[in-house]
Amino acid sequence: MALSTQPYKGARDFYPEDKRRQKYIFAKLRDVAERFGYEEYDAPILEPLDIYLAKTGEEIVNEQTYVFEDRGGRKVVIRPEMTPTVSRMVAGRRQELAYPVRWYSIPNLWRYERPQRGRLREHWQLNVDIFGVADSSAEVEVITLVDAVFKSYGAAADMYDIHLNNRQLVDFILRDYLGLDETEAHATSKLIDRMHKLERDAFIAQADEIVSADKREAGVVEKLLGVLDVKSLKELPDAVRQTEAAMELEAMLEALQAAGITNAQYDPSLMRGFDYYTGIVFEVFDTHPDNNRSMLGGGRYDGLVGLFGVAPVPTVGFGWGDVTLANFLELHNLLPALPPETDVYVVLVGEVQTAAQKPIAELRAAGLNVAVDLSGRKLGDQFKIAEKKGIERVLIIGEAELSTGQFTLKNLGSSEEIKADVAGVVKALRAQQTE
RNA sequence: GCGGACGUAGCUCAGUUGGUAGAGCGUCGGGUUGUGGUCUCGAAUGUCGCGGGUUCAAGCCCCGUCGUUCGCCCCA
Repeated sequence: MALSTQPYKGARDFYPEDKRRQKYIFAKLRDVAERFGYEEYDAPILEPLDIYLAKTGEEIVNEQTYVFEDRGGRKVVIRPEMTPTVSRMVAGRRQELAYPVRWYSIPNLWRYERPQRGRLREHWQLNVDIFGVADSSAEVEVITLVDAVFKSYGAAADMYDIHLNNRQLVDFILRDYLGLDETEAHATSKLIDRMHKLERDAFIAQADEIVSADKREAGVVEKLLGVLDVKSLKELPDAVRQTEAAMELEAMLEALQAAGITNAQYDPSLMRGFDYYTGIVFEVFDTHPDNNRSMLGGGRYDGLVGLFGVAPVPTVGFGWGDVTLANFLELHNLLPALPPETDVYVVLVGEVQTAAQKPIAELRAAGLNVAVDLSGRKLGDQFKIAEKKGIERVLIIGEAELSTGQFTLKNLGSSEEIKADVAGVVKALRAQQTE
């Protein structure tokens, strides 16, 4: 059987045009993160299995993680997320760091699961974390950063919705307001997480099954629905609304409003899967009907650094996958045409390869990206190659040009031609570069 | 891990009640000698995902397998 040319299941090949798009997307992420004072870090793609077992949610290690044994018998994981890694790194320098620590990375991550739209086995993820800030100014900053990223792509506020919730508020509602025990609360939180996927009746039926008979008869499920159905914090019952957790959310929404972010809202059904979140959680949804899913999510996790045996550090962070981000940009027509990095394609006329090296070297020394046709084919064919490669500028070098020092530079888009010496060509190309 | 749909030229797809394949785009070549894209003339292209079965005969029917895709589970 012939060898397949397809990449590994759930992973992508990046041909130059794909890589160009990724570079464009990542460049914006880096620019904005750095504009907020975040510094880039990186770490190995392999981690010891232990650091994933230490935190809650072990099933992903068993079922959805690439795990193998190295030749020394060590259990190794191909990292499925960056949070344990960055927590490990912060813990390693716990004492010497200057807080607040603002770090970001765009790691390559792997998870073993059935690929589907927006979720592949291999992906990249912008990870932004701020360590050492205990109050919600950290959350506000991080969400403002997310919003700035969207704006840097040219996205409008109605293209995405920012949803907020507070784990402590959820806990209060389940335990204190509704009076559920540990088991009921846990099961109910998992159910709430799936709320929007279920029919109303199915949701109620499952909630009925979770809570004990006496609580059900006392109307606990109706009470739960009453809380989940609110459109804003103001509609919550006073007992819930006056908790510290609810007021923290309210203050955050005001702070975001003040920062010019109008598409943030309280979402009582927002849970997020992991148990390590300790406070505010947030997700951002694409409002386009074809990509109506969570694009990124994060929140406060104050306990993870402490798992490495040092004093805990309050932390807020989020992860933003490149696959849903690319889907978002595509659906909203936010991706510009991206030509190759090459500024000019040099076509040679006659036996001038050797003599042409001098002006070519001068162009490169001036910082321009110059590709040279080496085919020796007819001029028209060389032009076709430039056209096909998507390089818009062609420079003709032949005997005449070399003897006069005047070169012909053609713009394939406008069909305009100019004649100039090397300095003039550099000038013209630079002008077009910055268009 | 579970369920549905799909898998025909590089790409998008068409292939009638089973009779060993087609279009558009793209690709390649020509329309004379230092100018691409438009136009025009011409050409090539496929073990119809792979393996097996039914049949005189399978792209078409059946089974398996791999892959793609939508959903479930789960969500980093």
